[in-house]
Amino acid sequence: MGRTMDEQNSPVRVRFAPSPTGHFHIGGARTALFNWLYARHCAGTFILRIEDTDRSRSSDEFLHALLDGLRWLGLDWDEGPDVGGPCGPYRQSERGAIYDGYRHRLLDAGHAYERDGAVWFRVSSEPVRILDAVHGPVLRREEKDFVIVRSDGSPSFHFANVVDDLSMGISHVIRGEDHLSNSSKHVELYRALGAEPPRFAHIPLILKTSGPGKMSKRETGSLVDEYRARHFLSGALRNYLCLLGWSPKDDREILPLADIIQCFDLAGINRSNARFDEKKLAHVNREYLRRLPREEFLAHALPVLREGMGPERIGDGAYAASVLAICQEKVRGLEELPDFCGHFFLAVPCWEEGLRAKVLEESALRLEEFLAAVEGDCPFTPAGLESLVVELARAGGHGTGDYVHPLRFACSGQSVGPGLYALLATLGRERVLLRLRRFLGREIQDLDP
RNA sequence: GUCCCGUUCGUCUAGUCCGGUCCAGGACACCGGAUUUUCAUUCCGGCAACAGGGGUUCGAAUCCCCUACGGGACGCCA
Repeated sequence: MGRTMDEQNSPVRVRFAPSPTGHFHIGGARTALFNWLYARHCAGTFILRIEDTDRSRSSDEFLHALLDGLRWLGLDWDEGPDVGGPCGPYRQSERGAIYDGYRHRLLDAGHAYERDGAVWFRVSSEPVRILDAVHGPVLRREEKDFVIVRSDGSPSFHFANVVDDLSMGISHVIRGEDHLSNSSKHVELYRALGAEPPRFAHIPLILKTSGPGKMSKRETGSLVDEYRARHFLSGALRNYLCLLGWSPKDDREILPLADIIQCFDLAGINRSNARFDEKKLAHVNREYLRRLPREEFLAHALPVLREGMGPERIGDGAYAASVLAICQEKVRGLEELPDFCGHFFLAVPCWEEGLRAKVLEESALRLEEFLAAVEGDCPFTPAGLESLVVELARAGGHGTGDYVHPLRFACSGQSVGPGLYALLATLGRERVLLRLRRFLGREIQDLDP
């Protein structure tokens, strides 16, 4: 794929540099993803650096959640706080000596001065040129000096960020567009340190689904963990996130990670902000679910069902496996599984009384017919049940739908679900007999559902 | 307020760099129809966009300018 000279000549080193001051959110995940994709595309290095200079707001709990979220999304890092690497330490809170050194360099060279106990950087007031792979060259003039070391001795974001990028040999800074305006500060810092700034790539922001502004960390739907808790497939979320601000430029949307890595590049990133659309995410997730090999689907679905219904109801899994098998192509998401097929695991479904009365009034005779046939020696297979229904309908001068709908409701308590014949066959003759009899008021029982 | 970035269907986008093949393509959502075997499946169809105005040109979604709107940055937060 079209690599630039730049990419061929110098090793690509990119980093994701989050602050562990809150939960891992979608915007951060997308930034991490784009960095990771670019590193993998170029066979470069993906570095994880923790920007925890604000000790009071940073916490280990957030840090672990962050690492966990990255792993869940399949974004592995080559250098970082836990795995180490040649440019460590990878937590800013442990890099104090490095910042001290750079601070002295700036002070000695007259690029910085002390005031009110803090160290300030002297800006040049000349417009600086920011080389951005997404936006092209951007000219911006920095007007005010800014703090690089606070009066308590800790480095400011701009300073620590630049020092680290420089000392870690970062070749490309891929980050949210909210940093574009900051980049002039960073370029000036690089120059004052006698270094060439890296290539920048400011990626568009993710806006809220509706209303003004970017997606904030606090609103619902903005945290990676929410989707994880709702049993979205991580591959689906990752794929969807790729589509926010980037596309493969053909009409593909659902595509294997390997293909995305192959065609991902910075020049293909969009310039305008994108709104997060949970409906589209749900669609991508469903496509992933449908394409899962049966065994993998079961591995994901069974725990969700157990969690929703209680493990004791689900049993050893053989019956559950047969139930889930007929749900895979129809269920919209794993989180809906308990509602979608939970009734399979109850003695009898819960019938909504109003609907039950209506169905009884309209279709009791046909249900009785069907029940009588099943009490006979009807073969209890999808095909056998289907021909039974078709025959009954033809004999009675009805449409098959006149049997299908009441049967579905009587046997499942729902008006939607897997195909009726597969549903009946999976329930099995005994359960179907019991459900039909109970529905028709034939047996008064005190079954414990 | 100052500066920076952006603007194609409701949403995500293709097309823009190298103007004609675009009365603008795909997807989600929505609406409708079909499968005379059924729903939240499948298939088919429909709705719907180049922000506005100038310019350059034989020709502009594509190039230039202005306006409007949206977003972001202006912290001893990151």
